[in-house]
Amino acid sequence: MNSPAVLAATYRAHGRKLTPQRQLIFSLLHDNTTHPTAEALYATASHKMPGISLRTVYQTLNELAEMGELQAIDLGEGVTRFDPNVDDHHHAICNVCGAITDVHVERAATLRPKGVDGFNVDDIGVVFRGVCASCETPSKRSPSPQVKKSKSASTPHPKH
Amino acid sequence: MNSPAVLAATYRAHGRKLTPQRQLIFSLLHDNTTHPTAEALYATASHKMPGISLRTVYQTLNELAEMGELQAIDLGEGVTRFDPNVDDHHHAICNVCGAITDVHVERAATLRPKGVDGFNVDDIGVVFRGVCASCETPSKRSPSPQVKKSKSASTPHPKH
DNA sequence: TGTTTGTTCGCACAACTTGCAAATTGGCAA
DNA sequence: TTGCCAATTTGCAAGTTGTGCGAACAAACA
Repeated sequence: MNSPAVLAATYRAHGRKLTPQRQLIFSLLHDNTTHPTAEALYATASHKMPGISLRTVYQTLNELAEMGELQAIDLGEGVTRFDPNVDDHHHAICNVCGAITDVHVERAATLRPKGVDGFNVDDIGVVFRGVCASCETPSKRSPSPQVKKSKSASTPHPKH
Repeated sequence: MNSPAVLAATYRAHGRKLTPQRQLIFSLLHDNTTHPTAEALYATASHKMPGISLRTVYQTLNELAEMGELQAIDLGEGVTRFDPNVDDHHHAICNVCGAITDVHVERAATLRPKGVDGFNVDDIGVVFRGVCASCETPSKRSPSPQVKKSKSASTPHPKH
């Protein structure tokens, strides 16, 4: 995602106004690699700007996603997460602590679907599920529980 | 997924009862390659068995998924889809008609995430988004609209 | 046929997100 | 600096998907 300053210019270029709420959200997303949910950003934002509305957070995030400055990702947890990293990358998700990490995958772009004729591929997404290094070593395990009880997230290992 | 007859035996083996509702759902899933949602199955089931409850459809689908006879998949539309195909496979999704197709991906199992040390991979999922053959040829385009207005499904091209 | 235990069903409810309308404010022209 | 107007922000209601719960019901088996 671009820096807050660049986003400000981009917003103006799009005829959008630069409000303090938006600027705050820009700063919270900058260099953020936690793949936050709207609620998580709202919690942090509220701390710095009491009174800001969850509605505004959702709205701004959706705007950024529309403008291609942010990527909305859905990993099947029942919540949408936002990733400021819009470069070509994929994700690794820890089934224990729930941490989501941006990863690079060699030759991912060369993968092709077999079993469908004439399918024109626009985008390829790869998701790795497993156990991260921290959780592999119990003593270092992240204290924060995870994989909340939301809808479809009840199954740590969705696939067979 | 196993045949209705095998599922019946499996159910008994698990101490579960074989009800007409379950048998109907087994038959609706057998050889079903449409990746239906619970609502879609409920609609079809209601047609053949008026009065069946959506609650029962959800319950049976979850049971089957728990037993590994079915795979619950979430493609970021805001709804859970069910895939009777539990073999190792991936998915191709048409951004135009929304059709989801099971596909095979060579060497998918050999992919590894780079940028995260010590991550122990349990499962790898690959999703192709693009335009299917039918939609590539306008005249043959599927008449059914698609990509319903649910939550995050509003963006046909989620990634940049 | 009776009993037991698992099922079904409907409704309330939870989680996440969006629609709406009123009040507010940023950006720009004068 | 002032004023105006359209864009924004807010709070709340409502929509969507899926689950918890308890009462009524029925499959399985002696």
